[in-house]
Amino acid sequence: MYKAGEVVHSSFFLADALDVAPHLLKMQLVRQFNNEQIIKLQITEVEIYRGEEDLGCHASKGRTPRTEVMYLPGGCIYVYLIYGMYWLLNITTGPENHPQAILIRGTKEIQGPGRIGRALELDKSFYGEEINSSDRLWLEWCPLYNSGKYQTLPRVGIHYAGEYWANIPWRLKSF
DNA sequence: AGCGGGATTGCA
DNA sequence: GCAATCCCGCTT
Repeated sequence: MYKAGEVVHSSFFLADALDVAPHLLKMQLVRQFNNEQIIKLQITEVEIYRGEEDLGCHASKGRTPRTEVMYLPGGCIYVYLIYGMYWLLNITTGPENHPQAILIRGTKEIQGPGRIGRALELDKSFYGEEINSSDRLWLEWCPLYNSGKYQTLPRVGIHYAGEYWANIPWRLKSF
């Protein structure tokens, strides 16, 4: 399997979001800036957005310029601007034409998806970039960081999606 | 509990 | 074209 610090292979993200998400809780998000400075964030909280039937998922609107990347084979960076201010970071998963993404909601160092995007200095140019071949944002396996245990909770901020999809426990939080 | 802020979408 | 909405964070 993987060793600590090892970069995650692209085929890893072709699996279903429900299977991939728990493993993201054992990974570090690594950002290398233009000035060669590197920061590493330990992922602690993620949310699953899965399929057109998921009314909380942007892909519930179907294939649009914004959701296009979720229809490609998994392993791409999906960023979008929310409330005119925050770039939220998602990693796409699943095979082609199965639109899914996993939102990075929290890290040990920085909590909140908006703050994470700000710390990583994300912008539109990251849209569609492959997480396994990027030279400025990637994931590293970090299996020894936590116990692998996590709690499941409803996702945040999707009250509009109806009771079922708003309550489905697709937020994973490590402890 | 209210607002900033701008892209995205749907409807005309 | 326009108006409504939005996977948030910060301030009151």
